[in-house]
Amino acid sequence: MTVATSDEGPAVPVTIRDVARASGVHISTVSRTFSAPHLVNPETRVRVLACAEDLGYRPNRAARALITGRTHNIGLIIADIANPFFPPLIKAAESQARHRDYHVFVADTNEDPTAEEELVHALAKQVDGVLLCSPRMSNSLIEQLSREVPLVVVNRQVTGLPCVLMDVGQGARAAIEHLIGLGHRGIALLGGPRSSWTNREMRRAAATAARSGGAELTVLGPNAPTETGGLAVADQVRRSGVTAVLAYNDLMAIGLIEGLDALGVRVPQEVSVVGVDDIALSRLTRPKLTTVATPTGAAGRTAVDMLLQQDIESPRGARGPGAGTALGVRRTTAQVMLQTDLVIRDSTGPGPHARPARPLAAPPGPDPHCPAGPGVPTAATGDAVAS
Amino acid sequence: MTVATSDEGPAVPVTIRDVARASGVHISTVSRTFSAPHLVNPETRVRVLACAEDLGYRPNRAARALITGRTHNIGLIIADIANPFFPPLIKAAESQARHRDYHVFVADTNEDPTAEEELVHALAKQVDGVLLCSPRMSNSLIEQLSREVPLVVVNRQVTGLPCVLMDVGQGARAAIEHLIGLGHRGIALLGGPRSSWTNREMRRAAATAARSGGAELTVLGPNAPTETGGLAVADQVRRSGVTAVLAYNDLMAIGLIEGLDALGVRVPQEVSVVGVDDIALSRLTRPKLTTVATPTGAAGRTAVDMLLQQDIESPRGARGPGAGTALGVRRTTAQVMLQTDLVIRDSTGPGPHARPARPLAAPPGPDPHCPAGPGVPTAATGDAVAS
DNA sequence: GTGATCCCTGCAAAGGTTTGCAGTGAAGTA
DNA sequence: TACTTCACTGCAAACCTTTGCAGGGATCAC
Repeated sequence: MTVATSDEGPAVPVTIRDVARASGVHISTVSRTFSAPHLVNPETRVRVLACAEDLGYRPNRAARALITGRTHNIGLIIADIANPFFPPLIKAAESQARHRDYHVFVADTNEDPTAEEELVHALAKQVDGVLLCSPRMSNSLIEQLSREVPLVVVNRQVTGLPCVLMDVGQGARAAIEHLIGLGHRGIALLGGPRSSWTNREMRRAAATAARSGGAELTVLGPNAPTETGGLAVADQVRRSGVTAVLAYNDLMAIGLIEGLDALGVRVPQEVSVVGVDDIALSRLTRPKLTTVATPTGAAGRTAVDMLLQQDIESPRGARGPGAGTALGVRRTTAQVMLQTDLVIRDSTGPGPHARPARPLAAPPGPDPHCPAGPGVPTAATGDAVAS
Repeated sequence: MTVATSDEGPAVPVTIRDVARASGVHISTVSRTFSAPHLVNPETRVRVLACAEDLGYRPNRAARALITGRTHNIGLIIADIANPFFPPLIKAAESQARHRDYHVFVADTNEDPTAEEELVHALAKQVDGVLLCSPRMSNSLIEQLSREVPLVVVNRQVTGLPCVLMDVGQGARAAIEHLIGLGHRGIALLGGPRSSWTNREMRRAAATAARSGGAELTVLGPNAPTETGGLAVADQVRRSGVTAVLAYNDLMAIGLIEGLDALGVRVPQEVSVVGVDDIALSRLTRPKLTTVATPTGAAGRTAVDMLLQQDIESPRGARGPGAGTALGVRRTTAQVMLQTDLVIRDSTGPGPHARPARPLAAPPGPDPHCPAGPGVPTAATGDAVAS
């Protein structure tokens, strides 16, 4: 009673039943051959495997998901896949997931909070958990959605939820201190999206660092976190009279440099620019970008680990007796903060208050502190941090 | 007999049955309310919808997929998500798919043919079709895999399968003619991955164009299609003595420029460089890159359309009576070729055989403005092609 | 009043897999 | 020999939804 098909067309779906018939065992034995091999006689096992191989059998994940309640998929919601900040994170997450026999479902929201919410809903039933990267929606909405599907949040702090954070506060501080050490006193911060946690953190840290370093911080923004966003504020930056700029991210910094160039303002001779992220591109533009390196790969891996760990504790869809007790208790709510690193390249240079080069600190000018050497507090590694 | 859970934990999965009970109808009516609303009384419908909304019901796609044989997902297999060429394609595909109520499952193969095959297998049962972008595996393997799941191939020609191609042959020709028009006679082609269709097409077209233009073409490669790949051949390019280079893609071109710079070779004064793709980055490097713009967004949209069209013809998993007749016949095998466009920017300049400046002839020097550019065979649009 | 038509709804099977339980036969123990 | 243990396998329910079929009223025409 097999359906007549030529070799040309799409293969007739071969099910566990076909394998069972071919190898002369019950379907449950075939099932066990795949999901609990130790329970089946080695002899039977090889025969079943041979038949399965022969027929080209592959388990139907939808059916499996239906009964186990676990899809072995995870969702990855990204603010903007075209932002080079994300691909390394995605790659790392995918690779980590693959090691655990999970697949990753990537979706892009175009920085749109509504699309984010919609995507979480849509994904909820076909994944075991969702990684929310740089979300733009409100904390309360995130909390609410987390009741629908296990969530791990990246680049956002949400109390009660597992989060992977990058210490951009520390990074911004290091950047500001670096600029102050170079003699800059008027510094601008190019803000990113209003609803970005990173944006708020940077702003706070930069303000503190500027104040304690005796510099004045001008906040410009919010801006789109893209080259265009940076390009658009170039004129504003020039008119503001600042001599140094810390941008929300590398793309914006690069766009700004481009825009300043068009206005005849040279970087770093007239204005110093620092970015954040250390995307590959930042090594390729002229001048090469000084930037705060963020450990994107590590973030992706960590996020997957946290999600899977949480998942294992409480299998979804569990309803049988006893499920109620395990349900809703063991939520991992760990928050991981990853280090950032200031990488000094060519887009920052001495400011108007730079002291002339001198071997040992003899504090001249209006800047009587800074004991030993330039006030660069952070290790300026030559490359991005690894893990 | 409801499981006791606090409001805190993950929500108890609410099924069609719960909605049925709450609204006092049979589950089939609830089902129809969602999948065939016109079949149910408006009054009933609103009541059911209200209950569903109230309980937070969302259809279980796994169960639906099990019976309909359609997951409403499509897979998107990408050679390297970190290559800026792909994100616009992904975005376009996602958006197009979303309009048709499909989700996109993105996976990255790291340019590894084995990973590609594995991913197709893994995806086969949980998507309705797969988009294979710039595959690195063999044609015969692709054909074989296409029997397992509907496939649309992008950037590769496979007879018998629907393909979306970009006319890189035309692009390479235009680039070579542009270089010859500038007075270059020794031109290098930086090859990409050996198994790349694009690579072969470019090579063939470039060779023909060079021959008929009286230039000599040196092929260097294969190389990795990345900045690193370009960086690594810089020395080879210098020693080869050519004055112009056509690179496999923009990343490689940018890496090459970087490498030449490090060797003290100036672009475009000493060597002209042309890339392919017109990634956003190519507008931001110095010098701005002359490149062959490829319509990536259009490719993504077209590919999704072709896949869905093919899908609609033959629902997968169909087994009932009559399925055999419809199965395996109506495979769309259309092949779409999309236009490319040469975009002239600052990385190409006059070669050693350039004619001296003349009022109405070829403009020499880095002077970019010329109304009706002679010597420039292709329309030099200022921006990427739209659609 | 009878029959036909139509709209709406319920019934039940089906889809592919997992898994608790029970059954089988062989080996080991007393 | 009788009993226990053990390894393996079969049985059947369950997961959640869709869908062909049939039933139940109501409406309408004759």
